[in-house]
Amino acid sequence: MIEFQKKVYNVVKCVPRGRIVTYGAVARAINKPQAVRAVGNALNKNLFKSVPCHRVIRSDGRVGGFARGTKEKIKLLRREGVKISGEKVEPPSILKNP
DNA sequence: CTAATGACCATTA
DNA sequence: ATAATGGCCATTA
Repeated sequence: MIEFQKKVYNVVKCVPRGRIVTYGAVARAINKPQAVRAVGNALNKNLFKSVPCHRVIRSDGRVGGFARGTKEKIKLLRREGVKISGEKVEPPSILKNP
């Protein structure tokens, strides 16, 4: 396990149910605001059930990618009460500063 | 070692 | 509103 992944997972692990954060927010939280893509790469390889990587979305409001498919990601979010229209999530759900 | 890749982002047209 | 562009960084080939 790489140090970078550890930091990313530790942050995402703390995102509660029904709450969502952006990739950029995670990047800032680990004090590497530029490493946005790298965060996505790290989450792509995540296996742990303890880290809810489906609650991480893009800054433009779209849900973004998911290892098991975007459709599945949307399902999981809906299951938590997050409203999604098409590929976008409703603004009130988005929190850029967790 | 270098080069390519990607669950991104902000800017520009 | 959409599309293209350049940049960023960790990982992988």
